[in-house]
Amino acid sequence: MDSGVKKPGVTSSEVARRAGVSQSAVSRTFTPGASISPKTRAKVMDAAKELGYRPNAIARSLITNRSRIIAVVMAYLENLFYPDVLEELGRLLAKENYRLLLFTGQMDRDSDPVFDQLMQYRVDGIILASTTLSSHLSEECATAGIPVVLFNRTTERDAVSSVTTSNREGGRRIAEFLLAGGHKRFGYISGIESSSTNRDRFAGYREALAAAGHDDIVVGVGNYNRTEAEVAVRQMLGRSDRPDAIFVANDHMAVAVMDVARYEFGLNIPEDLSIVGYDDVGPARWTSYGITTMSQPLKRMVEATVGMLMGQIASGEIEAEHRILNGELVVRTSARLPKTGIVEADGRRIYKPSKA
Amino acid sequence: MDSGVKKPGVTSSEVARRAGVSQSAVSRTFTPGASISPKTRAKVMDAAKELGYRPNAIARSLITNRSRIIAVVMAYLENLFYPDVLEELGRLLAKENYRLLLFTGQMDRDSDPVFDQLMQYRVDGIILASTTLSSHLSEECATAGIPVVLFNRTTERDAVSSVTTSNREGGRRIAEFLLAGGHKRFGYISGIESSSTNRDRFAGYREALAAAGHDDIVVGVGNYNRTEAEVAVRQMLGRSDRPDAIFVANDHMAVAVMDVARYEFGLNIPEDLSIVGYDDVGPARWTSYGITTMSQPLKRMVEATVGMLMGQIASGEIEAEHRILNGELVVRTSARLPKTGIVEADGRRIYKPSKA
DNA sequence: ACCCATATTGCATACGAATGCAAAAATGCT
DNA sequence: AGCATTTTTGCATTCGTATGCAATATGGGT
Repeated sequence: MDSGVKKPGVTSSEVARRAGVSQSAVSRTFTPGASISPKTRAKVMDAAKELGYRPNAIARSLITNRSRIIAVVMAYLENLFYPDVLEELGRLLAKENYRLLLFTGQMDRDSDPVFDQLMQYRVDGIILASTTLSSHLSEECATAGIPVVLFNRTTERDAVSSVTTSNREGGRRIAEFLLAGGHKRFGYISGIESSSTNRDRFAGYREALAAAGHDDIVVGVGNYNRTEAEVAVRQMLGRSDRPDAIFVANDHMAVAVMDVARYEFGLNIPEDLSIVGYDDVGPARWTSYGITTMSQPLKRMVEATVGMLMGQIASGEIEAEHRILNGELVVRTSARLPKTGIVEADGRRIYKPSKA
Repeated sequence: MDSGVKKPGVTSSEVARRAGVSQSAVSRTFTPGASISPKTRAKVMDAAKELGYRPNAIARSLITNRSRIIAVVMAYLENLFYPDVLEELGRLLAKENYRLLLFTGQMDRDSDPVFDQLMQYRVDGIILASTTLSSHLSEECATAGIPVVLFNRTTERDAVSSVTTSNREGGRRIAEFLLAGGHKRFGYISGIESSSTNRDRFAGYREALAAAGHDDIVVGVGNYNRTEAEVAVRQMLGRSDRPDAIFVANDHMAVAVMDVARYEFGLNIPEDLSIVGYDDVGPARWTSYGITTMSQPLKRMVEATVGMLMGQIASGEIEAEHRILNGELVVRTSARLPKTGIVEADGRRIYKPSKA
């Protein structure tokens, strides 16, 4: 109604006075599992409702040394995969009665400010989904005793937990799929080259191609960025010996790649050029693109991430764990089909070659 | 290095002891503008660095009654517009030295849990970008004395601040554009019907069309949701008197609409059907879609939102303010062009009819 | 060197809730 | 009813920092 009022801030003592009990009783009423009789609890509840009391989470945190806040660090949200992750994280964390403090933006080498924030707010845990500052920041947090889980990436020194999918397998699977599709010349549009996901996906791709005698992959650097991917693929398709199959390190870039191929080079997909992506993100399913792509089981990944974090928080033990989930190669229309190996599974078509 | 360590938690007293000063001195060292000599400040800083001290924001909040946390409530992130907003919000809030606590997910009528959280954490302000629970929640917060700014929506009772674009103007402009393009029959795919943005956009559209003698707009309900938009447009295009121009309440749905029109009905865009969207979100710029759309000046909107919030927090006065910014009709390839009125502006084509 | 104005410093307390401990009340058992 | 046991309750203290106030140190002017 009227404005200008400063925060009233009803305190537990006020409620206590009103209910004719001690402040302790009020505290216990709002502390699950505390020793309190139903009778006083009811009295307190009434008083609390009348005054509009809510326990002050800040004060509670101070004494319990638990903020019930989880920091989520995400470099950029341009790639729809991350907003999806974020939403799912929000849902699961809320279910566990945790809040989500979000940090976005590039903070590169200079991760200190972020780290400062994290420390200052005494967050109970950190979910790191930023390629750029993973290694540095994660170590700092780990030594500070804050549980950290890397999402969709790992570091060399595996002292810090992570949740990923089998990227190497994925890269390999894609190579096999393209080989089975009869492609002759192979390209790769990379993500950020130093990122673990990029390295692993490419490694698998290259291995499997090499095993089939293809050592000359045409590589362009996209840095997980639309514009750079466009530049890279433009150059790649301008070559005289242009590839007839390109694995793009994620769907976000694959979309851009398809647009360039079609509208700048007039290529038909998949007749002239096959594209395979990674993530199975929203736009990959849109009819205009229909990207054949390695799916990442987002829900299970998030579930694992939150689960691991909760475990570490509860136990106080920070034991590094690496959970690797499996994706599937979802077959759509952006790549030529192999003669065999495509199976139907709950409404989707999956490439699953029968290992002979 | 070694795990299992509980949070060490260096306190200001420890730093004080080490530096040979009082705890107050430490506090003042970390409080900008406090009275402290350069000499002691230096001593404190040294000690702090050695011990790895960071002020405990929780404890600070308790006494200052300022959490330096802003809550952002966003219903869903599926529409890329919102992740973009979120990223920009993160940037600006960080610049103001505020943290961003994110709440996502549908919470409909039952907004109480969210409200509880907000109150419990004593957030300094709230940015509401969720259509569904705007009106209810915003009132509660306003009466609780917490500054609230509605982002991209308003409520009837205008006691709470908001930042929007001139949606009605936008709808009108779109109608004028389509009329000038020589279209004969008009359709509309709505967002959530009760939302202020939807109402205003449609109102403007309808007004301008009515003024030109078109009273029979074909309407389908999309609820800002891809799937529902698909169903709606499928039905709309199946009619014998199908429209040759459709205004879709946002780009997120417009993309789905275009896919249905092209791939299910075999229509050519814009020859057979013109589509106009709203927001000018990422995919609208992708070549496959090239959506002609009313842009929303995202950066300026976010800037205004943060600015207003900061103002209210600083002054303690919660005076409702309604900032309405202007967008532009960005012309691309999804709609037939009028003969006149299209101008070039920093790399984009804009529809700007010269008022005769 | 002395005095006064100003800049620093430390002391003590406050913020709001949680919790160990001991006192008080409620319960069970014979 | 009487005693032992368990459950509830209140008291007092604690978390880590900020801040009003009084005490002290610093500096400038003569």
